[in-house]
Amino acid sequence: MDLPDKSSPLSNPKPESAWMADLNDAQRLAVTHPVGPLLVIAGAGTGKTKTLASRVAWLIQTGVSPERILLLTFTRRAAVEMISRASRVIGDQQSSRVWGGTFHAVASRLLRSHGRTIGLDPGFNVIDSEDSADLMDMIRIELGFESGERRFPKKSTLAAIYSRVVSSREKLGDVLVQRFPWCVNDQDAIRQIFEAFTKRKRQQAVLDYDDLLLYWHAMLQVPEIGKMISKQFDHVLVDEYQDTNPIQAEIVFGMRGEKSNVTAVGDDAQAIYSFRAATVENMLNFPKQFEGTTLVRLEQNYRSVQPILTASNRLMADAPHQFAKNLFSHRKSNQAPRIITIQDEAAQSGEVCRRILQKVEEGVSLRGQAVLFRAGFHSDALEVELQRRNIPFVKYGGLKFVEAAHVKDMLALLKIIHNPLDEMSWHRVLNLFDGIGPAQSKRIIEALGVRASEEPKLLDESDQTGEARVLKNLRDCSVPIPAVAREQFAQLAHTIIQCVDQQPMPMVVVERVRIFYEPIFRKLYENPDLRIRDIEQLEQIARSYQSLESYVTDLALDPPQSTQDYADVPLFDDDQLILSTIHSAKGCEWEIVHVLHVSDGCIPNDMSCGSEEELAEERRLLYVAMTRAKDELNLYFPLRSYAKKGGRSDRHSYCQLSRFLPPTDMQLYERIGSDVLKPEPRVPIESSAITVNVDRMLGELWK
DNA sequence: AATATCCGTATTTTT
DNA sequence: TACGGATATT
Repeated sequence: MDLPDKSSPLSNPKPESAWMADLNDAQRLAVTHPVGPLLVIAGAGTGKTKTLASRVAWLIQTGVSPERILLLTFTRRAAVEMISRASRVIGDQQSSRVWGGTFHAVASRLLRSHGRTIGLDPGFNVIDSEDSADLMDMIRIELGFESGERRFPKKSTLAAIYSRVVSSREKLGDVLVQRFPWCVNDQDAIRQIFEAFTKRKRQQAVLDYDDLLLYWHAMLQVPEIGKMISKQFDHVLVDEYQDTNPIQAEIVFGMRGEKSNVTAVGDDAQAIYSFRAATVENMLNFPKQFEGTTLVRLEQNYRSVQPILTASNRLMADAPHQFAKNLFSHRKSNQAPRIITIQDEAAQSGEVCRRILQKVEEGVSLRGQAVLFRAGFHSDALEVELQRRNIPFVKYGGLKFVEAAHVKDMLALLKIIHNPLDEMSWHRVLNLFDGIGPAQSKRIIEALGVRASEEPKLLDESDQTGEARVLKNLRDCSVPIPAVAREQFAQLAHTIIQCVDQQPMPMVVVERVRIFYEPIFRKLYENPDLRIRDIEQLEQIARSYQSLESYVTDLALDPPQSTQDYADVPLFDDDQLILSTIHSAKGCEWEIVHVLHVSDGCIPNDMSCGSEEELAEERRLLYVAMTRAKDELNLYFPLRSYAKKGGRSDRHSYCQLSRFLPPTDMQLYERIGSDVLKPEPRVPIESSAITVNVDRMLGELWK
């Protein structure tokens, strides 16, 4: 599929190895760029992964040692893929020594080894956004900012503001004015909460996602430390640069080293993470920020057939385009992308299944097809239909494995063993016991000494007191526990102490924790037998880890993307259809792509029509979805959609085709199905057999 | 005074 | 489904 471009003369360095003949001129320029900053504008499907992987291989072949290469990617999957691809190119395993991973994963690695230099306990726990918001809320209550009559921002809002401030590097005041105008009056309170919040996290040795970047950034700001860390690397490569936020850009800048050997790769047309404060400005400013930047454009698309590309280009033509691109493909096809109109969501599910099975008949595997959608729940109806028809599938994005309550319980238990100062984990765990609610748990946490020290913990070697204090209190059972929970609590204390003292392998720790947790779990949840599988999976995952620290960190930073990522039983049928949110589909490609709910309200999403900026991003989202397709693209448009799930019975609304597909563009598509709305079939009430039966049953009751 | 329980409601995207 | 809010129960 990746045809070498033979059309242009060799103006580049000559291929030094056979594998380099596989690259086109632009790709080769990027791969063999010798020294200094490099910005690669890589349109969709132009071989971005191949180029980055080849560059890693080329660097290693020209003598750069792998462990001095830092490869920052958007997901762990992307890092793994690029590194293994580089290995294949050079034919040995050297590249596995490359430092690859997400910004957050690399941050945690660097902070574990250098964090002490800025007073951070290297044994910190990483907490997820939910725990972070809960902690924020607790502090809000402690400080007495009640959400009672004086309407105060909710915890999720507070967390969002904090995250925005950290990631965008803007002042609190500016963020409030621009993004949260209804909270402007509470600025002073918010500042107090943030200060306490930061301090508390430091005391407990916990870092949230934003802190990982914040502390990495902070280390780089200290000249000696920054120098020491950046000197560790000769080359920094960053993937998906359009989706980095200002703090990440500053981190990259701080890591650049003496020669500014920074390679950034991205596509401004695929920027879809502005809700996380990502900004294309990073890409636009790159040449200004890094003096002497070489710019390379990859414009030949190897993925999609021309009709799909034409439609996608058309979609973006109306959007303000900062980096001009002209994507073209040599792959011909007579099939235009389809817009398939159906009556409602049920019809959509049926139609998607029918078309998928038809393609399977023609020899396309299920794995070669994907169904994409804007929001996780958009596939609910389809999932039911797939199950009914016995079509196996995996779903990416949406609700994740680690977000399930019982998995979070297990993780909280494990995190206490790793870091007994983690207050939020204690809260979660203590609330599991009978007779212990928020108030009791707060008292117990205080009695345990989880947060006795008032001054921030500035560590040096001798400072083990916090952790030792808690463990001692656990050993002595010197904590007042309500009688109903006493026995169970003793059991918990025993499990924790045993694991801390003996430091067994993660697998053993998880097993012991499960043995403790299982009876609680069985009492707490409705269908334990179904949920127990998730807990078995946790044990399974632990098998491949050497330390509890890396296990809990990885689960926080790279949670399994789908429930089946770590499936222990090899699936009987390993050919599975892919369901994915558009966000999670980034960087992927399939022979055939089905996009659900291409209607106004879904794409663009109703919640994102507030500003031109947001709308532009929704447009790019559709662009990303469409450009995932290699051979065939089907866009589904249900005429009728139910207003609210679980809302009053059959309330529904009539949809319009997405505004991004205007009538003027329709010649680029094949339209299937009628736009005419059929009247809903009505069951005449009088003649309904059910009604008659109900009346008779009721009649029986009165007798 | 604290915990347990029930009900209505509102659900984007993710490290 | 999961949360907040209100009420019932210990």
